[in-house]
Amino acid sequence: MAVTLAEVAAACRVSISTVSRALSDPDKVNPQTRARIERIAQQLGYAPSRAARSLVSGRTDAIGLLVPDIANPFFPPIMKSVLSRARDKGYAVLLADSDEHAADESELARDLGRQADGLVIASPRTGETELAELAAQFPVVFVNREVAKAENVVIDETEGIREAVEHLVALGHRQICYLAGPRRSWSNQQRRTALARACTELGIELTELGPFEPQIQAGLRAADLAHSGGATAVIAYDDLIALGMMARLTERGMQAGREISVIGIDDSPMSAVAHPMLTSIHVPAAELGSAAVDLLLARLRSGESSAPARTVRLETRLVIRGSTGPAPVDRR
Amino acid sequence: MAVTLAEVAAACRVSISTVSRALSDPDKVNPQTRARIERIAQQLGYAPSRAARSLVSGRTDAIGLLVPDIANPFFPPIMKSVLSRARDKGYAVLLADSDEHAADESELARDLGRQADGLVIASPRTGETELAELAAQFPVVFVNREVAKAENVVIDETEGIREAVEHLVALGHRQICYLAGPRRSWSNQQRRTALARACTELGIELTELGPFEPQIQAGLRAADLAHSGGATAVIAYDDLIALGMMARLTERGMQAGREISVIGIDDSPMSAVAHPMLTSIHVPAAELGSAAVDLLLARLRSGESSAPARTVRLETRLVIRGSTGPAPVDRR
DNA sequence: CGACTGGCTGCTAACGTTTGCAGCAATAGT
DNA sequence: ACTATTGCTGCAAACGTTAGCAGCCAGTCG
Repeated sequence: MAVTLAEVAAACRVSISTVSRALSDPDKVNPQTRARIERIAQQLGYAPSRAARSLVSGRTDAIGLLVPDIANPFFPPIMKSVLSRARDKGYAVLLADSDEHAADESELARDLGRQADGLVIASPRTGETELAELAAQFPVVFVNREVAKAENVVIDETEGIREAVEHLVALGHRQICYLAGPRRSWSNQQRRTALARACTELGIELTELGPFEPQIQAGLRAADLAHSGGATAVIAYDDLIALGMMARLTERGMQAGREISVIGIDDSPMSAVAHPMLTSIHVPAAELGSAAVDLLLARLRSGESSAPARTVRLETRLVIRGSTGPAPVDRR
Repeated sequence: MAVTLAEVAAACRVSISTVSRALSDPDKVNPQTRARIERIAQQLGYAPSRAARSLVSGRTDAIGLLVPDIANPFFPPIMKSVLSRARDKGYAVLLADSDEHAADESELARDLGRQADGLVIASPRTGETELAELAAQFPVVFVNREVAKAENVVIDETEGIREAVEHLVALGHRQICYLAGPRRSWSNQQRRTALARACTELGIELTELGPFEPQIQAGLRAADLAHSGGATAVIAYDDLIALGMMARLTERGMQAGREISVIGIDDSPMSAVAHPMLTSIHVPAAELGSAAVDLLLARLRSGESSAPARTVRLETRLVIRGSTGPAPVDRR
């Protein structure tokens, strides 16, 4: 079906090797014949067989991308930048979605790893040792997660969270409620401790509700809990929970930024649909993705080993919109 | 690095072919030796080389998935079902995102097609002839788009749209405004004509605004246009436009379901974040994806040709929530 | 004028599988 | 007791590519 090197060679009346060289190592072949070969290959519609090439080179020119939930709006921007960066570098992308099911992730990753040169893994929930095993087996870059002795691209929330707390303090809030994410989630732990630190430093009280799944539904539940608990300001584990919370508040006749101030984390594009628009801690999603790909490809080029396991740390900042406002006097 | 058939064979003191058969065609080998081989292969951690297998079989056990925009919440549910169905059937998924850039789609698809056994393509904008060429070159199933002589999985909006119009009529609306999607979008055309038909049949007036990009931003713009145009009820090309419109209405102190009734199409999960929740025409996203995979794999099994190019048509229905309400008396 | 160099090309092995064919026991059939 | 048959195993070719090695011709230098 597909046209092979042999057919091109026959049409050009040269050997297979010459055609191969003409197309993949042009300097080694006479300019004239090279031109002829290129022309004929072109008009015969020759395309090298990936499989054959893989077999001899040992590479697949593909990377695997594993995310916990495509439907979580946090991920698509990351995926998009992974896709475009990979494509720029000549790599295809194999996708897998673990459906927030940590138990399957290891197996999914292993399957992916078998068909790709390396992996980009966003896995908030899986255990550190399990991930370390993966990293020992394949070239892996972890996104939004720091695994010891592996390459990571992580978000440093401290600055954004500090700004958020300062912002709330400036608005007169004296107590902040954290709507926690999944207990085993790495970034939940990060955010939690960053928040705790910021709060003690600024001398205000921190409470916590949850854990909540990173889904809108959970946010609805969180809203009622937070309200009945008398909170005046909440910082949610992520935008989904924050958005769900706002939706529920509105439904109950309240408004974020008045009765309760709400801050999300991720600054996903969805924050614009809410009213008022969601104050959120912006994370540079596109950079997350492209940095991960760059790190991975560098690793691949550097011959698999030696490289001293870097961690890239990306800054966050607070984006103030309408969902935060002065602390209400009556409820303080 | 990786362990090969040859190494397993050596360890078992049998020939390579026997190992190969023991693992992929178990009936043809003595149960005892088979057991031994399986055990040893297992403990050596043998995994067949995809590349070598591909080379001889001509298959890659992967399918390509091309979508116009991962960040559009319409697609993730479809992608999820494609992923899980493909995985169930033993196929990996290669992903590409055209960024709503129709011009690149053909090339992206061709690249994908070269590395996969078949393609699932969601391409609203690209020209019919271009897609037909693709379908002639690779096994392709189109999602949410009907291409002649090719396999398609499409949404039949007529029922859902008819229900939507009836719903609005029942609420006293006498005029409906359609917030059009991209002019060249296939589903926009479908929705437009289905709407026109429903409106004439039910004897109410139809106007149109747009075109709008399927993005929240466009919805904000649409809101102001629709409001100043005096519309009492709009049906948007998709949920994103509808949600953007609602956000803008709220911002301007109005509420969907009172001053203006808003209906979206897609019923994406995001409809729950809006207040009031968005009345929308539900499309069975999961079925779209799995049907596409099933169709594609059937096609692959059936030996590439002969099969009489089916089109699977999925029904839609209206899901009524809070964004639709009685027509306001003062503005009718 | 002979040897050497260097540019170009072809032969061949190798990558790891699958698979048709042949060999070879042991069993069954006559 | 001899052939047919069956059940299992091994050999070798093939898939399409890359790359090391050797060969060849022309040109250059001594």
